[in-house]
Amino acid sequence: MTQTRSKNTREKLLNAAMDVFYTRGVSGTTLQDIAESAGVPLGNVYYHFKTKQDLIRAVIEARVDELHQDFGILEAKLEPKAALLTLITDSRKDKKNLIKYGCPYACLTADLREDSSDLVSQAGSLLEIWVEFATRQFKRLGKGKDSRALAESYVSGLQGGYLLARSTGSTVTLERQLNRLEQWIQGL
Amino acid sequence: MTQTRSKNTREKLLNAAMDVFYTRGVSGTTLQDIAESAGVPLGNVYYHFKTKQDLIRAVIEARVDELHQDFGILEAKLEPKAALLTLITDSRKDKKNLIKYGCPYACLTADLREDSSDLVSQAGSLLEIWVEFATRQFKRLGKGKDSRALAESYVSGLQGGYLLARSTGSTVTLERQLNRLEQWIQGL
Amino acid sequence: MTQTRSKNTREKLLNAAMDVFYTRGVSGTTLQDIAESAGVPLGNVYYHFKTKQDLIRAVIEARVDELHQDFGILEAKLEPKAALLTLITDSRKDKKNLIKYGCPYACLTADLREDSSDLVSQAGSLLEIWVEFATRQFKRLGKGKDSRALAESYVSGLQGGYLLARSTGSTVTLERQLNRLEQWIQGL
Amino acid sequence: MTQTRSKNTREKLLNAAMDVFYTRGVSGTTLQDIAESAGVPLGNVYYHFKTKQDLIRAVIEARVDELHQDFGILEAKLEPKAALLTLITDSRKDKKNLIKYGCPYACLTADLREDSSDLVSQAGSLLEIWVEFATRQFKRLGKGKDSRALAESYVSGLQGGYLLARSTGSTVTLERQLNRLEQWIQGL
DNA sequence: AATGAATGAGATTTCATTCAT
DNA sequence: GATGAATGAAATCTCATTCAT
Repeated sequence: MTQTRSKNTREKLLNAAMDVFYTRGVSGTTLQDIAESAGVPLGNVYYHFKTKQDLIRAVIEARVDELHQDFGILEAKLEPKAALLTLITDSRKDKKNLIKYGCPYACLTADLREDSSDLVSQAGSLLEIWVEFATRQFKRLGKGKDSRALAESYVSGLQGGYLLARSTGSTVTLERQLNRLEQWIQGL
Repeated sequence: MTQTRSKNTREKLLNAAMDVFYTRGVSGTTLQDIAESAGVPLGNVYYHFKTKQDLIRAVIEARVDELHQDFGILEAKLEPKAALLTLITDSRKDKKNLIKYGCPYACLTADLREDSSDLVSQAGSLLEIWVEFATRQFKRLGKGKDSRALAESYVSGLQGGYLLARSTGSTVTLERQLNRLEQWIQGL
Repeated sequence: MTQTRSKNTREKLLNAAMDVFYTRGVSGTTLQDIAESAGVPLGNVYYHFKTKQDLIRAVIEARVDELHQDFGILEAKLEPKAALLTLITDSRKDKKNLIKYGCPYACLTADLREDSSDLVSQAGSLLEIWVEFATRQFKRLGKGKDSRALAESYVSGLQGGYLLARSTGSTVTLERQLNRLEQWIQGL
Repeated sequence: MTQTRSKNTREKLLNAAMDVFYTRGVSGTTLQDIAESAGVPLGNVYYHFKTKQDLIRAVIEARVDELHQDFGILEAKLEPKAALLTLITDSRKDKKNLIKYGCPYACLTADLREDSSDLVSQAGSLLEIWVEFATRQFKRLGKGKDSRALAESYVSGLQGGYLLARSTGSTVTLERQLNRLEQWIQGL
C-alpha cells in the first residue's frame, strides 16, 4: 500500500498533465499550470521530466498504455461483437466530455502537429491502436482479410462522430452516429 | 477597379495566415512567421489586424467565405449526387495535404480549442457549413427529414477518414474510406 | 553622421558584452548584466541576438575584427621591429587590466572551453591572428622559414607573461617578462 | 589502516571534481555532474562539502598539495637542471590533454575569475608554486638573485606554450616551445 | 500607411541547496 | 551517514504588442 514519494509525485504530475492537456490543449498549457494542478512546485517538475517535451512524451506513452490496458480487458472478457459495442456505449457515457473536448487520443495527436518534433509520429500511433483492436475483433468475427478495412470504417465512424459532435456541440449528432454504428455492428 | 495597396497587403497577410495556420497550427505560428511568409514587415501586421485574435477571426471568416463560395458553386452547377461525389473526388486530388496536415477546416476548429476566447464557437461553425451543404443535397435527393442525419453521416465519414488517414499516414486508408462513401452515395 | 537607432543599440550591446565578458567572464555574465550595462531592456537583447550563443559569437567576431584592424594599422605604418615592440609597450600601458583580468583575447578563448559548442574553435582563431601577425613581421625581418617558430615564441612569451602576472598579481613580474621580450626583439 | 567509507566517498567526489572541473570547466560543471561522475548520489555531496564553493576550495587545496608533492619528489631525487627538464618532458608525455584542455592549474585559476569570491586569490597561488619551485632550482644552480626572474621566464615559457598550443590545437607548436625551453635549460 | 526597433509579461529551463527518511 | 526528492531563485528565451519615425 505504501508508495515512495517520488512515484506519487511523478504520477500526480503525469495525471495532471494528461488531464490538462486534454481539456486545455498541449500548447495552451504551461508547466506552471500542470504543477499547480498537481500541487507540486514548478521546479520539481524538472526533477521528474527533464523538459516539456519529455513530459509530453510521457503523456503519450501513458495514453498508449491506457489504451492497451483498456482494450486488453475488453478483449479478455467479452465476445468480439460485445467488445466493439462497448466502445460505443462508453462513448455515450462520456458524451459530455466528448462534446466539450473531443476524444483525448485524437486531440493529443492533433495538438502535436504544432510541434515540429518526433512526437508527432509517436502520437500517431494512438489511433492505430484503436484500429488494431478493432481489426482483431473483426477477425474474431470471421471477417478475415476484410477486417482491417472494416476496422478503419468502425474507428473513422466513431472519430468522425466525435469530431462532428464537438464541432456542432450537439448531443443529438453524437447519438445519431453512435446509433448508426451500433446497428451496423449488431447486424454483423 | 484597381485595389489599393493596403488591401493587397491585408490579403497577403490573410492568405499567409490561412496557409501557415493550416500547416503549422495556430498556436505554433507567430505573427513574425506570418509576416515573413507574407513578405510584410512585422509592424505592419498591426495596421491591418489589431491583435492576433483579430487575425485568427479574419482567417475563420475567410474560411467560412471559402466554404460558402465553393459549396455555392457546386450546388449551382451540379446535381445533388454529383455535388456530394465531388467532395470525395476532390479529397482524392488533395490527399497529399490531407494526410500530411488534415482537413484545414477541422484543424482550425481543433486548434482554437486552446484559445479561451469566443473564437471557439465561431470556428465551430465551419463543419456545420459542411453539414448544411450536405443536408441540402440530401433534401434535393428527396430524403426529407432524414437529410440531416444522412448529412451528418456523410460529413463524419469524410472527416473520420481524414483523421484516421492522417493518423496512420496511409493513403490506402484514405482511399478505402473515400471508396466506401462513394459507393454509398452512388447507390442512393 | 546619422545612425539608425538599431545600429546604436546593437553596437551598445556588443560593446557592453565585450566589456563585461572580459571583466567578469562569459559564463559569469548574464544577459541581464549586459542589458543593464548597455542601458537596454532585456527583451530587446533578443531582437538583436537570437540567443546568448549568438551574442558570444558576435563578440568573438568583433574581437577578430578588432585584431585585424589593430594589427593592420601597425603593419601599415611601422617597420616590423617597431610593430613587434609596440605590442610590448602597449602591454605596459594596459598593465592594470592585464594584471586584473588578463588578455581579453586569451580569456575569451579560455572561457569558451565551458561551452560544448562550435564557438571553441572560432575563439581559437584569436591567438592565431596574433601568431600570423608576428610571423609576417619576422618574415619582413628576413627570418624566412623560422618566422613561424619565432612568432610562436614571441606570442607565447607575451601570453605566458600576462598569465603569470595575473596569477601572481604582480606588476614586477609583467615588467620583467616584457623587458626580456623587448631586449630579444631589439637585438634581432 | 583501513579507511572509513566516508573518506572514500569524499575522495571519490574530490577526484571526480578535479577531473571534471579540468575537462569541462568550473562553471560549466554542475554538482550533479560531479556526483554522477563519482558514482555518488547528489544529496550526499552536501554531506562532505557544505557548498559548491567548499568543493571548489577543496579542489584548489588538492591541486596545491599535488604540486607540493610532485615538486617535492622532483627536488628530492633530481639535480636542479634535471628537475627543470622533467617538467618539460612530462609536458611532452601529457601533450594530448594539454592541447585539448590546457594546463589544469592555469585553467583552474582562470575559471575562478568568474567567481566573485575569495577563491580567486587562493587559486592564484597555484602558478606561484611553480615559480617558487623553479626559483629554488635556479638558486641551486647558483643563479642567486636572478633566480626569481629566470624562474618566471621558465614558467611563463611553459604556460605560454601550453596556451598557444591549445589555441592552435597544434602539437607542433607545443613541441617547438618545449624544445626551445629545453635547450635553454640544458645550456645553463 | 509602413517600418524596424523596443518593450514587458510570461514561459521554459537550470541548478545550488535543503529536506525527510 | 546516505539518499532520492523537493525547492526556489535566477537565467534564458519567446512573442504579442507598442512605439517612433
